[in-house]
Amino acid sequence: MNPAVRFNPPQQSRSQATLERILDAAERVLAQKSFGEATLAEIVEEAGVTVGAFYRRFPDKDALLHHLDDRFFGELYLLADELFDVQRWQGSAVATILRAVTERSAQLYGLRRGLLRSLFLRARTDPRIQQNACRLNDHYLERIRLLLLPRRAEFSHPDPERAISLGFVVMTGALREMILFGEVWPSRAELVGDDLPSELARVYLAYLGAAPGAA
Amino acid sequence: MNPAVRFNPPQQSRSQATLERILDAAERVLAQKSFGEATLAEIVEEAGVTVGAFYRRFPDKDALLHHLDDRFFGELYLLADELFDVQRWQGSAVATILRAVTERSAQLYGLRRGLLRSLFLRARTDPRIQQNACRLNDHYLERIRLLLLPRRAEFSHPDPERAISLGFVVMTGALREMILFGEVWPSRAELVGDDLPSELARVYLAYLGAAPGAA
DNA sequence: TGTACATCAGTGAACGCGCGTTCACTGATGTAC
DNA sequence: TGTACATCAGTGAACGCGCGTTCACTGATGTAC
Repeated sequence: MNPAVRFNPPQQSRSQATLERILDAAERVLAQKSFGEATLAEIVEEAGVTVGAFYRRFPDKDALLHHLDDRFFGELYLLADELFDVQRWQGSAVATILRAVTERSAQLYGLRRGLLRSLFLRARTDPRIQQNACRLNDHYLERIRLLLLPRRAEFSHPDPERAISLGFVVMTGALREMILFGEVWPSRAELVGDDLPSELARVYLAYLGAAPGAA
Repeated sequence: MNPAVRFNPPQQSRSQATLERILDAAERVLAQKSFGEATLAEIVEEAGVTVGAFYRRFPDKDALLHHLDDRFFGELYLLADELFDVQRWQGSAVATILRAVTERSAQLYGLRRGLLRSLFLRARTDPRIQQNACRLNDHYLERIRLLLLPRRAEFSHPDPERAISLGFVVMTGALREMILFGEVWPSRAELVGDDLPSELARVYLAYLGAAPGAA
């Protein structure tokens, strides 16, 4: 079955517009609370429509999150292609690459915090979201391996391939910990600081055992 | 108000026993699902008692998790004192210390996976659990700073204090990512491997810019 | 270019299910004499 | 060491609230002639 069942808006000006209003409203609500906490009534009110309008587009509540999931993950695949493009980084130092990766990731996590939180929390329960996430992570791991493995000579870690993968997981975990779920860390502001990306790049680089690059 | 309101079991042999059966049953159920997903009926059946017995001990469902929270966090404070004891590590290399820290943490995360997951997920919503977690993290950060800061001369990171703190957060994030919520990572087994703790110690050490120590 | 008709979009009150919580009751354990 | 009484432990059917979902209806948009 497809993302959101039923998706041919003929009287576009109306139905397409309300659909987008619902999606935007949902993302706005998810900035404040998780998908489980958010009620349909709430989302629908934020969108300025009624429940009936919602059920004309989606078979049930879950389908809404799945729709946001598909849409967002689509963007993330594109980001991967852009970020790990072998051509783009021809001749660049590993430090430069990783700096760009952490920078962009941190930015993304900050901008889409609510949605990411909700998707992450639901991934434990919802097999479909989990599978999507798993595939996406696989894609990222493959791409970053493809990009960094040819430079393995620069790394002093005994198992460069594993270090590349594990380092990526560590970086991702740190971003989640600090940006998505940072409420549990005291004096978070100082911890994160304004140079979190460069520190995370430093972690990654140091773990690989590569030259730190310019400050 | 206190952890679980009402807590004087006079006919101990009975009430104390059922209390423990409820707590154990809860932890067992939480190994499979989150606290929100788990129903009271389920927990109570697993414990072999009825709802009424539950409400004789606890004012509401949340109080159960708070009770588990307090009990568990008590253990974690003790662990911190043991793990970061300045006396214990007198004359030890930083590599040795961090190795012990990651080893013990990974072990703990594995053993209490269900409870940790549930507490972590609830911390976003429940102010009390969040505050407990925040204080605990603060305690850990203080203790590890106390232990490592005197050895700052061994670190090449320009800001050793921040590196100690951030490194700890990164390590914790990695553990959550891989042990608590690892379902989203493909071929998790290979990623984690049987030497995750030593790899995490390597990450931490490398970030601090300290000598890697013996393999 | 109106008019009749079919189809889609959206409304909102009502339904119903799941699950936390209550409460009148029975049974067990301890205490007084 | 029984007996009477008070208190605590535990039962489980019934309640009720929140929230996702339905459905009979109105209104809007497009199509045929």
